[in-house]
Amino acid sequence: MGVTMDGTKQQRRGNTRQRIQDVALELFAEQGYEKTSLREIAERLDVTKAALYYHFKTKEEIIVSLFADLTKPMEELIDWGEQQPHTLATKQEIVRRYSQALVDAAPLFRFMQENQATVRELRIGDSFKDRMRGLRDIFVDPDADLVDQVRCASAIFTLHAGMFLLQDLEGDPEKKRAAVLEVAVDLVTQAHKGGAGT
Amino acid sequence: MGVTMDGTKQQRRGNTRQRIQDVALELFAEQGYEKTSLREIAERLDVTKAALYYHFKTKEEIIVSLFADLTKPMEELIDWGEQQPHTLATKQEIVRRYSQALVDAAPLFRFMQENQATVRELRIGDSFKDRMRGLRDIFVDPDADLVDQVRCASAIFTLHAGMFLLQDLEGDPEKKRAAVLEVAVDLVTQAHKGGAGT
Amino acid sequence: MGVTMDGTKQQRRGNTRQRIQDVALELFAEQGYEKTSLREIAERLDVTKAALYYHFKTKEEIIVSLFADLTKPMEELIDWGEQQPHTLATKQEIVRRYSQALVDAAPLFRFMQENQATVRELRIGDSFKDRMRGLRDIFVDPDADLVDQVRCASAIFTLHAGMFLLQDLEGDPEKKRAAVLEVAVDLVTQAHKGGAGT
Amino acid sequence: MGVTMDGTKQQRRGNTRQRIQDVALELFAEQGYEKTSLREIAERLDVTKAALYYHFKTKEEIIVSLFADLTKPMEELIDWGEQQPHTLATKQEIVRRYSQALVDAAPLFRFMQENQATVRELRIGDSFKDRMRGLRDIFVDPDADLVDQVRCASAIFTLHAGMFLLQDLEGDPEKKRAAVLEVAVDLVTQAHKGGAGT
DNA sequence: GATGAATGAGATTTCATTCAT
DNA sequence: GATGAATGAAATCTCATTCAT
Repeated sequence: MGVTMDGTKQQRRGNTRQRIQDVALELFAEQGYEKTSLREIAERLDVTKAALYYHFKTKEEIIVSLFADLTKPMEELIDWGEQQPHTLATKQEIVRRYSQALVDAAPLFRFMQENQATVRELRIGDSFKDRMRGLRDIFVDPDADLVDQVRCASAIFTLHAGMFLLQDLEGDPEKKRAAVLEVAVDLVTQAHKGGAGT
Repeated sequence: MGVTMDGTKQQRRGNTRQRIQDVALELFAEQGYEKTSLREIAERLDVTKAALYYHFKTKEEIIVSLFADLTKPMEELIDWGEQQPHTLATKQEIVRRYSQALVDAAPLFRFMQENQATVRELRIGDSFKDRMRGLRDIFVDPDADLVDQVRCASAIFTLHAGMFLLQDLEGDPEKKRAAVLEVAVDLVTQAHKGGAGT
Repeated sequence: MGVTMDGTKQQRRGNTRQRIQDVALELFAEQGYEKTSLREIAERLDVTKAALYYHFKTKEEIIVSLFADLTKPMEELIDWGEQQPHTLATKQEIVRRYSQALVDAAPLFRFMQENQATVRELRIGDSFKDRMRGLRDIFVDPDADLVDQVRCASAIFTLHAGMFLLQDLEGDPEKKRAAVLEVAVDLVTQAHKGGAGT
Repeated sequence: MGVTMDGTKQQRRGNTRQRIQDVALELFAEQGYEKTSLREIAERLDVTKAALYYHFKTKEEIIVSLFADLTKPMEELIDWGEQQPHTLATKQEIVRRYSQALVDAAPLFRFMQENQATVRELRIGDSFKDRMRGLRDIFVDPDADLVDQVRCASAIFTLHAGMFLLQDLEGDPEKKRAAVLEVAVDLVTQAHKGGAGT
């Protein structure tokens, strides 16, 4: 369609790229990457498939671009964290900020969480692993007790999982987020108290 | 002609059915369900695609059968748990046994963890949700502090995530499993001590 | 369609592969390889595109298989020639036999002649080059006069070109072939007489 | 705005048109016409596809224009030849001059030689055939012996083929060209001596 | 218990072309 | 003289599935 007859869809000019990203992420998160066809994305946007290829060279490039755009704040946070001393205070601060960054990029992370097999095959898999390794190196002290190492790893994981861990649970989302954050901070703090957990 | 009529003794002879399941699970876990084609499975087994259709009516039936077969122990555990009083001791026992059941069915859970988007679309999604809900209802006391609720949920989650959470970490797998178990038991125990967590 | 209603097209069973090759070669020769789509081939055979892919893994495999099948006699001739002494008599004999082999595989060679750019990109390009090099090494004596070397190369070339060189010329095809053969034999013979040609 | 109205001075300024032709011919010769996309041409020139359409109405027009520009000397040669008496001397002279014209337009002819299937479908096919017919009518005497007719045709063909016939052969290109020319002149001369070749 | 042959639907991708700016 | 955005058509290829044997 898209015939200029009524002027209803002319105001989107120059933002097609953005709109593709938005719709794509929505569908990828909902149905998975493989199950989402470019036809579907194009139809929702009322453009042709070829239009998608004008903006992105391949299907993979769409998800890669989403990843790059949405994880920039985290990348910056990790870069920052690497330059700070790895004290408990730093870690707590990172947990807090990371929690917020996760919320901001929630749909992307929901997608990644739920499509790990796919992510692994795509190029973003490696970028993500690098990022996670950076985070782990800040949090996990390799000389610490193994249980405490797990605590720290679990803290990060709880944050990641938190978003959708609580979907079934009733209650105010903001409160749930706060609860998740508290558990994560707790885990990090306990780990720092020195393995007294056992 | 050895056609199964009652379902009790598939393994009897002509173990092709079993071999299909094995290879399928391996590939599904590795590459994802959508990315794994029946052609690939057939080729690995050195049979034709049509042979798969002799044993399973559809592709989905393969994964459904795997799920049914491999989660039976958990189903039984949850059934058992539902009939026990929901005391701390019961929960700790379930955590321990569940941890073992997870290890036994690790590849399936790795698959499910990494292909949630796919799982959701398939029939096993619902069966799994039912199972998880059963588990949650045993663990999570809806009247407890929200933070403690998160602790309990996080305990189960830590178990599930544990398997691959620690893949990067060096160390004896048995010890790592023990560490994961300890963190999970800890979380459940803390939750029971009454929200004073920190 | 192919619906079994009348029984008119059931007698082709087991020869689909051959029929694909036949139609493909016809169309490749007529329109070129790139311009011939699998849709076109399938439609002519009244099967689906997917049926082609049952018999050949890729479009390229169709042409590769044609090449392999149709040039086998030549390959054998060259193998034979390599084991003979490279005398004038041998060369004349090869020219004669090669001429016949070319006639037998005429459509393929017409295709190759007219689609060299394509052939170069495909795997058959190299096989063909190897074959031609074998032939040249039999015919062309590297120590001979350059003009005589060209004569020998031109002999082979005249054979190859002969088929369609004379399409415009009127006259009995058999006679034309004989004339081409004579010119080729002539060139080879002159070359052997020792460059006195001019 | 410098738009060509008469066609005489394309090279004047804003030489994009020329550059398009150059790159296009290079790619057409290398990969074939069908395999060469306008995107590829545009990318090499660092302009957009749309820019090509400013200079040429269609893809075909690019090759048509190349043909027209590069074969003009031959056209003139043939026109000249038609007005001369068809003596041996004339023919030898034409062979010599034609040989030079071929060298000047080598890439185009390499392209045409190697993409005959494509050329046949395009408009240039007919123009070329007309030109070749003109040449043949000068060279081939329809009343002569068939073998001599083939000799004359083969002479022209040897010239055409010569360019790439000798690519594999080592040696000074200039010498190779001379050798090709000698064989061609030879063939024409023999034909005129009256079938004595046999 | 399995194969050989085929299908229908649909996927990703590419291309020549257009047109307003 | 050229670009940015888009399109319609088509291409190659893959997949789950069917069915007669």
